[in-house]
Amino acid sequence: MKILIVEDEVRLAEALGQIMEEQKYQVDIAYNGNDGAAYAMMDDYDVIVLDVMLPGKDGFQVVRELRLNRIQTPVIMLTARDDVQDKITGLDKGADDYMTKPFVPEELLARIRALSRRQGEVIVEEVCFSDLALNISTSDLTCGSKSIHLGFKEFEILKILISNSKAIVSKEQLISKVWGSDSDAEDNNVEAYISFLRKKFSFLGSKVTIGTIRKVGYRLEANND
Amino acid sequence: MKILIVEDEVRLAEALGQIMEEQKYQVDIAYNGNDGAAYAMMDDYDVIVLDVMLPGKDGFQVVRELRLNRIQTPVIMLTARDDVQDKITGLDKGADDYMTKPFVPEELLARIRALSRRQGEVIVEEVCFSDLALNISTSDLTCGSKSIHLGFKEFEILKILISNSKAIVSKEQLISKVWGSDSDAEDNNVEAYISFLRKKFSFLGSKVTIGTIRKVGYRLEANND
DNA sequence: CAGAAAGTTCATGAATTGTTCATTTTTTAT
DNA sequence: ATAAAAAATGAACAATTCATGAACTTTCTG
Repeated sequence: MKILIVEDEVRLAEALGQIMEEQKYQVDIAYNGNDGAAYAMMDDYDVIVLDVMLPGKDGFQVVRELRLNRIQTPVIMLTARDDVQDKITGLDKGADDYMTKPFVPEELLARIRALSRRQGEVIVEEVCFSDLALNISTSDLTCGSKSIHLGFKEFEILKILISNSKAIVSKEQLISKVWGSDSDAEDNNVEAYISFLRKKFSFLGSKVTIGTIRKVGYRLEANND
Repeated sequence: MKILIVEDEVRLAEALGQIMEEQKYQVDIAYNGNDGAAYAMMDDYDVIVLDVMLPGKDGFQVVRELRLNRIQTPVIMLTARDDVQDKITGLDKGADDYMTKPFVPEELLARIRALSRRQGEVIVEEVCFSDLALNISTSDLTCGSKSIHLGFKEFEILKILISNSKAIVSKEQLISKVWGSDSDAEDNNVEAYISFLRKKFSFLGSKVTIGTIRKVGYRLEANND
């Protein structure tokens, strides 16, 4: 997920950039309209966050230029003016969404998600533990350059282990969360999947292991050699 | 999302239950501390809402009991007393959040959401005596830099000895709590485990010993040399 | 419908934990 | 001091708990 921020207020631009990087988005920043347009044409972004009032070309001009060059990247316009006319102008010229400043970053993130979803693109959201990254949308588990797909049960179990990585998760908990609280799955089912996961960890060459605490449960461990 | 409400005021309990069911939460209600603890141990809840003043065990006792039994479900304590000391006590004993009555239901819902989001943060619950620390979740016993794992029976026995460290614990008590009140285990079983524990204490280099009071029972002792 | 992927079950073996018993040690009463 | 009772302990044995490969079933997908 690659995002371009075009915003001349350096503070705001960098703050937004940081917030997005925390969401594992890849971020570029341009500080004026000309650079913004140039970046947008050179690279293929998933979303562009575009201020209206900019030195050089203003936001409207930038959008117009992009659309004229058949660049259909979704654009979210930012403006300080709480002006309906602006909004209409922006949308007419090809912007996809619109936010008035000031705003809470979460709202911007939500709109970015919404826009990129509309594109049919999937946001790559990952859950990590040590050298492992579990892709929430594809269920792929990655370690370094290797990657392997996890089945649904494997995925659910690993997700639970990661999100409780400091605690010990009992087989009962896993059964009730993965198979359903009224399931009659047996402990051996969990054991089988733990075994599958271990095999995949070692295939990936990860330093993560699944520790067994007898009569209690399992826990992820990062082994530093 | 499964929630347990432990509250003796029937009106309040049922009102809360209804509000939560409107949020599509699955709700169980217990009207006293003993039932509350029992429910919490039988089922796997996402959050427990626990009144402090309860018939039977009070809220603090319930939390403590849960934590000693490796149940780490987040707990929100309710109290009528707007007393800072209560709050400190509650949080010390393993509660995760705290509300003073009266409150608006929305706030409780917000806190429930916050707590259930805050997964993975885990109370590393330890029970200590002198230079020994017994990790409740892993059953590991630590003294200084050394650590050793305890089997289930060893763990249970030591836990009881530590939490009754001022009293003398009889073999009968240990048998009924560790083996079950209707068990036919013999005194020698207890003796065997006491022996194992002593061996482990000395392996760890602890200054704690298990004192024998002939015909009465055992007691932990911290020997200062 | 065929083939693949995911999920389940079973059987076996390994590792840990639990139990028992015989023997030794310690304590207490005489 | 000695015998009897109680407790401690080592070692053999039993039971439980896990790990895992393999066979089998179900579910998906084209």
